[in-house]
Amino acid sequence: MTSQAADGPETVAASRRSKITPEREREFFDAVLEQIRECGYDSVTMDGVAASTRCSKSTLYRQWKTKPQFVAAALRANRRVRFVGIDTGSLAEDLREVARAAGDWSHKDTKTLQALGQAVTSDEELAKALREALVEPEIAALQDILRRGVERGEVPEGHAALDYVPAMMFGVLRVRPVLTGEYADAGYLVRFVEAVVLPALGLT
Amino acid sequence: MTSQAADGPETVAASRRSKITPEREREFFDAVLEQIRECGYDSVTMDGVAASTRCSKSTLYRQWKTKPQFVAAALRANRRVRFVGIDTGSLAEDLREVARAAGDWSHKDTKTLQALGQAVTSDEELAKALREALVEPEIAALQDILRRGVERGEVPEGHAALDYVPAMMFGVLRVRPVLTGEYADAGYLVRFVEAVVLPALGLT
DNA sequence: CTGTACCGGTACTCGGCCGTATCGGTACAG
DNA sequence: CTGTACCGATACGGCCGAGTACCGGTACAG
Repeated sequence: MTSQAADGPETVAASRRSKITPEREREFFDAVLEQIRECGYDSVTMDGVAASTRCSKSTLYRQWKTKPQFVAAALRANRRVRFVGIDTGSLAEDLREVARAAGDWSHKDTKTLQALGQAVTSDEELAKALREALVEPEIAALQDILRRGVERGEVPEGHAALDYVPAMMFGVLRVRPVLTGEYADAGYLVRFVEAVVLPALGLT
Repeated sequence: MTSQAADGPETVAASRRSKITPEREREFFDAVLEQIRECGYDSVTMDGVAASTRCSKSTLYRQWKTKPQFVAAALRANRRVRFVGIDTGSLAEDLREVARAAGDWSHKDTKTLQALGQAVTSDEELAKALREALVEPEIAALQDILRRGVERGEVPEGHAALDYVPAMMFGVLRVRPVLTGEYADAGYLVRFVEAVVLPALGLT
């Protein structure tokens, strides 16, 4: 048990039924999401994804029955907790940190939401996957941050502006490209927090 | 040049080449925009529009060369000034009035933006028409209202929150359906103005 | 009354994409 | 070495929508 524990580069994959490794699956998911951000849901074709990943359309259809199910699976695999570890002990600083973090990946998520916002009206599973991947985790994390601020007494419980903070943040994030053509970066969002969110919460 | 200007009810149509009256044209535009809001840009077909207006596809293609040009024409015809006549003399009341007005037609415009937000990436003319019809007039009207408030001295010129008011308002408007599934109504928007916008502007 | 020009309807071509079927290659089991 | 099962490639069927062509009806001009 000392010399035979070979955790080298060639990991043993003998137990897998499908020959698609998780890494390979990840390539499929990344490719389809990237193409969706690029051209929109309707313009993305299974042929295109297969070609760009140098796999066969058969391979995709062996794993996922339809295109929306494939995209939904990609969204679920992409789901992860946002704003994780943001807990500075100060609500104002937490919100600035959220703004900085959001500025980093806002391009991708905003594009994805924009591109899929239309498709979800015709596929409930896709809509659920989209909400669970890109909406609910972020809202929940933001509300956790606000809740901790209230518990520390920085903002009075039931403050009128509390309910609107998530909508404000994500609203500004999503609508910026429509208004100016540019995506919201960290600097813009931090200034927004300072100029609007903090004053509205009474944090000067 | 004095008596021959016949502006009676039966307007002389001798000079019109097409037999499509402006009212009829309006029916086409209303139909296509309604179907776009309903099913999305890609799902709308020229056959569908022709059928729902009981005209022929040939008639549509005689007037407009392609589908995106047809939709762009519909958007341009739908362009009108928003928030017109809102000038109560008080910035706070003006903003509440904007919120009330926006609550009325926000459903339609939000749906239109959502449905076309994807299509505009592949057609520049469509993108321009969309901006000029649904974005720029509203932003300009809102900025006029803010400017008048500044000129009256209600808000100091260069106040940090001023730049973010349009993005906030339209952001909340557009993002509400994504977060909760409901469209923002007048009550929600007025409460948002009171809880966030006015405090951020220092209007208590 | 006659001609013209547009409208509505329909049939058609063309291209694209979803999803399926088939076939050769190949990695691994025994 | 042989069999099995999956992968990649390709071809195919079916469907649908953009845009075109044609044809009969009809309103209006002269």
